Amino acid sequence: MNLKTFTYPEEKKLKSRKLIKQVFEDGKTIKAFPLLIRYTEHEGELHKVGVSVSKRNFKTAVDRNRIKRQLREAYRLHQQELTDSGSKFAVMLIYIGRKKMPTVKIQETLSTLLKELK
RNA sequence: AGCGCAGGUCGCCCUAUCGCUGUCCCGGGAAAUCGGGAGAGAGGAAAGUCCGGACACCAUAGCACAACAUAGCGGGUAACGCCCGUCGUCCCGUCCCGAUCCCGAUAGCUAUCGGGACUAUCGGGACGGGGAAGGACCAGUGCAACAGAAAGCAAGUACAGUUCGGCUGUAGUGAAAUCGGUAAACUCUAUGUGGUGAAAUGUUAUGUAAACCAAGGCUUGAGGGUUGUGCGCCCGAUCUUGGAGGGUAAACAGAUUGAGGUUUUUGGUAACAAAAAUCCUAGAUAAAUGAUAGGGUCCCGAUUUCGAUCGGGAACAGAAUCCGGCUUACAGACCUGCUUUUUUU
RNA sequence: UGGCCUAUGGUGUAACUGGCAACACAUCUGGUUUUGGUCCAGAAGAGUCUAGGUUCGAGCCCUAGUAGGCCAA
Repeated sequence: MNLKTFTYPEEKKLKSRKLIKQVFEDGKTIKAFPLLIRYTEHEGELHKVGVSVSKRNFKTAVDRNRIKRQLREAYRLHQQELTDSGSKFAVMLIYIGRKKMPTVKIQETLSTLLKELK
């Protein structure tokens, strides 16, 4: 088993303002509480993934950072479930819950969502 | 030893596996970069953005007005609205004394003396523990509900005194009643503040990009130069309107070595300053500093054979140019000083 | 990162230079009507976002906070 598939370096992050705008304007949506995923195809070499947590639901920066880190970690461990399909995606993971969740649960829901994604 | 008050210090730890962001070293490669290793990686408030600076640009920064801030006195500081010391005032706290209270005695029907109680109220004093504000209503303007004769160019009740004068005192209303009160009312005095804000600013790369086309405007001055107004100063066609229209949300510097930390000595009541030695301690940018497992520590609840077992939880909170403060949030632990209570000597 | 504004009954707004917090809608009760609405009469509901301070007295003035909103890019 190749350990390299568990990395999440700079190149796999969704950072281009243009691409993000595209994802939100004409991307598709799937959701399973407490996550919502917007995604679209793009012409890069790699999948691009970003995370987002609303300030309205979590007031302190500590809570928001914690959830963003949980989301990144979950994607890092389950990203190979996305690599099977041919085309590359730009994906935004959005946390829509109002309460904090244990990491295991977030990983499970993300895993099922990633398998649905086409 | 316990309780309380004040001040200060710290603010979860260890191991393993898998990741993230810089730095350094080794090897491969022409280079982009790839592989391996070492070491570093949030706070006391990083927060609120309430003050003061550094730094950059705008006339190397000007004048007047306006506006804003501060306010005993002395000191500290780069500076401050911050800190230290000190003065008088007020409030709270602690202690003491006297009166009101109770008991007894003596004279006598109200006083004196002695003792008790320490709860409440009132008056006075001491301690210096804690807190608060601290220029000027003899410059001018304004304000004062209800009550009261009257709330400030005046008017004037009752009683008493009287040098017989609308002179003095007392009463009555009220927070305040005749050299009054009020400036966290305007204002005056003294002192200080130029504006903007790292998304400042500079360099590089790509691009035709302060670009291109049309009309207007021309040194007799349009327009601009980051201030609320006026003046002054500087630039001098860089302007205005319309049309068409490419691209980027880039990299580096600013930017992490600084009014820096620690220890010692000296000066000073102290804040703090000086000298010597020693240390290097985040630098991200859709924004790193984490996740999981196990163990420990502490707290809460239940059970209990009082040894422990089980379950739950880990305060407030996340750097964004950098410093000095202030304010606000905060589980728990430790240290120092003082008051008081109990035990022992 | 920097700057600015607002908060008053359930809702929307008033309150002059500091002096008994007012109005409309909504709510409740009664009347009118066969009933409902309309209409008429009456009642209840706040102590002004929170905590301090100045003052005889604070919605208003000062200080600190909380919540919400807006602007610059």
